[in-house]
Amino acid sequence: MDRRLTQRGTARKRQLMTFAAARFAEHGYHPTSVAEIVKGLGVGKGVFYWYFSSKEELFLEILRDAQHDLRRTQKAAINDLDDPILRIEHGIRASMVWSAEHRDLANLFLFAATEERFAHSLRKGAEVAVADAVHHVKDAIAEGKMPDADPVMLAHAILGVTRELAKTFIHERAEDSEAVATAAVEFCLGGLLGRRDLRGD
Amino acid sequence: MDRRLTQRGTARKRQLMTFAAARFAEHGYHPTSVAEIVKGLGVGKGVFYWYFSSKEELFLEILRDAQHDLRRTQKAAINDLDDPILRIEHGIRASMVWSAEHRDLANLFLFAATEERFAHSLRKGAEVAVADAVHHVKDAIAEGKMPDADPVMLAHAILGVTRELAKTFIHERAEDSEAVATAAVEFCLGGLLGRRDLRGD
Amino acid sequence: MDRRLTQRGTARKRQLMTFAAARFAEHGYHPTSVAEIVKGLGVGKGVFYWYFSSKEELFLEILRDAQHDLRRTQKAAINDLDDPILRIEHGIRASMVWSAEHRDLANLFLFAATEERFAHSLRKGAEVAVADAVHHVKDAIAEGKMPDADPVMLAHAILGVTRELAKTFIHERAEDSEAVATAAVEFCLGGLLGRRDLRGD
Amino acid sequence: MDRRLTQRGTARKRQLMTFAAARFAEHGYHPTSVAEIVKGLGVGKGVFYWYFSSKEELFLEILRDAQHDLRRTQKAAINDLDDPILRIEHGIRASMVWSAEHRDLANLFLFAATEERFAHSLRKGAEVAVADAVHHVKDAIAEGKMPDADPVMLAHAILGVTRELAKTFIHERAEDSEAVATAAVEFCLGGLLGRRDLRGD
DNA sequence: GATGAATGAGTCTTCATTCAT
DNA sequence: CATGAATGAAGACTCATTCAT
Repeated sequence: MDRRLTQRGTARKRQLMTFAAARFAEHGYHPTSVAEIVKGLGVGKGVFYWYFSSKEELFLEILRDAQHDLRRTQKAAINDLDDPILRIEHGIRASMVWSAEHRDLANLFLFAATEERFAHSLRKGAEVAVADAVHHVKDAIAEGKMPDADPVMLAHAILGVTRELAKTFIHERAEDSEAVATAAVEFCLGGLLGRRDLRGD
Repeated sequence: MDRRLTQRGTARKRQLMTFAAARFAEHGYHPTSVAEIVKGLGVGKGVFYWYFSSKEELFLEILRDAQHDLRRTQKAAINDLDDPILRIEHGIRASMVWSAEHRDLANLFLFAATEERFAHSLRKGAEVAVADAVHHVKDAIAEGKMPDADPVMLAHAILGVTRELAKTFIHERAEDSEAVATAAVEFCLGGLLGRRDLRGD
Repeated sequence: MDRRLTQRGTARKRQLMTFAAARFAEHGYHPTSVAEIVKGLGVGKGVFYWYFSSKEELFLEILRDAQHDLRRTQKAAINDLDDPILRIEHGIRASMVWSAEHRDLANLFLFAATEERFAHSLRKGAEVAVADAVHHVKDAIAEGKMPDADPVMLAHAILGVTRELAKTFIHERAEDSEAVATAAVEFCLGGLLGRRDLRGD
Repeated sequence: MDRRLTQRGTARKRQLMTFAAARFAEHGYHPTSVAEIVKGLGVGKGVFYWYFSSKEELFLEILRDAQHDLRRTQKAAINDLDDPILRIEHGIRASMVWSAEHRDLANLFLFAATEERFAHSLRKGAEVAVADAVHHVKDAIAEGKMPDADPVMLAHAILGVTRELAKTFIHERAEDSEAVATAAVEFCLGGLLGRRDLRGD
């Protein structure tokens, strides 16, 4: 299924992926039939199988694409920042903004985690993102800007905060993503830098 | 489908729910057929429809049960603690331990979030748990033990950290749940209490 | 797909096999759809898959059954005959009669030979029948009733004559199977016993 | 679909027929798709439908061609032989050699017999070949070289022996076609000339 | 209470064929 | 002549659900 596509073909394929992603996010992967997808686009069923060898493959491709895109966004946001803590902050903010702009895809990540055949692909992508965060954390620790702790655990904690806040406040309640991002950053930096005893002073 | 069940009936029903939950968690809700469930238990299809009006109902019932159980566990862990921060800490630890002991159910929560008909039920349960955490946070703020911030946001941040660490380190990597819980508590308290500038000294 | 069947179940299964065999013989294996089969029997599609795991499996089962039946018939015909030549003659006659009574099945043998996945099963069955004939031929040669020649080749020659005459004169032209059998026997015995030069006298 | 073809066109068409015949013989007519054929030749689908109006037509054309070729070969082998028995012998040998060189096509004959729409064309071709053999047999009988018997029946018996031995020993077991042909001739002449009682002498 | 045969709408997928480019 | 995207009817198979026994 590695077809060399014409310009029109590429557009068609993207169209299918976008539409399908929206449906999958809305009704779920299984409840969305291939028939529904092609009908929604007003094309014949054959079109689908011209571009994808199966429904599963389509989903996997959407997943891969989304992960690449998210990562690209994060990279661009961090780019040339020297301070590891600043890199973490900008990474969180970038994730949040991306999540706000792609609620469909964020939702698919959720589902992908629930079936092994998709979880595999998901984990591979997540590992890259985590490795990135781990890198920043290690730098910060090395530079004495952060108390010593398991960087992998910290990286996942950041991920957890970011995802949960994005899901609840951005996707479900449509709050301002900047504000949510700021809250996430605040919380995470607190978690990373260690607690300050309020009463102890 | 509100049958008065004999003792044997109740056991049967629980057996069905446990087995189904395991399958749902392992292969996913949709890929698991009713036939597979009853065959796995060595009973006829009639049994299934004697206790549940549909597959969907079964899932919903598992979900409700799991949420009740988790909540009961958390309540018991917090019980008679006076310090709100201590209550939060024990709540996190209790969640982690529960999650370690019920990875199946934790997995189902994930899936339930991806289809609206289940997400509804899920949210209702989550709201209760969040309301609880919000309550503790508010207390802590009121008692001057925590800087002022949006308690709902903080509660969700805690939830995010707990879930992500449980999923990654307990379910996927089978690490010691006590240690993971401690890391989660550390991170969350840091996030709640506010950042301490290491270099600012 | 190894179900223990009730009496009714066994009848159903046989009904499906008989009907399918007729359709396969009439229109061919591929052009006959499962839908056509179940519709012809006035049952739902599920019934088919309750008894057979696939269309291919059904065909294979029909094939196996037919081969067993043919073989049983041949065995019964030969039974307690001492003379190997007589055994061959009766074997040919039995095949011919069976073929006349089961033109459907005879036709399926033809098709089965054209696709590897079926040909395998077919060859296994044919080998048994051939082995039988080879045995008789060897006996005849040993007893000096037949000139020495490759018994396997002779056995196949007999098979070829029998099949071709059955197909052409019994199936296509509906001639009397006794008469055709006699012609086959005459030809084969001639072939086996060696030529008699008419002019050589 | 009666196009006047350029030289290149004729070559293309032959290429399609040869390749398709090989695939049909290997995997069967139905399991072989038009897409597979054109892809195997590295051409577009348009090419196929430029030369053939349908897949069925292609098969029919392959069939007709094969029958003509076989017949031409037989004719050439018999050519100017006076003795009808010799003509039969050479006919058998020619069939065997042709069969060895065209196992693909021989296989297609088998399949063609299993579906009515192809069987028709097949029978027409077979009738010609049989008529030929019948002619020789009648001659032999008339010349007193062969005992009187139904010539049509005898012709088919010869056909059966030839096909079966070719299929089993040449196609499946790749034995020497000359040797197999000799065995076929021996058996058939025996069958034609009548049995010689070994013990009776 | 329990069984398992039966239903049939619905799923994914294939493929012969057409046609704009 | 040739390409390859597009069509859509049709196919094999699944599965939640029902019901006679």
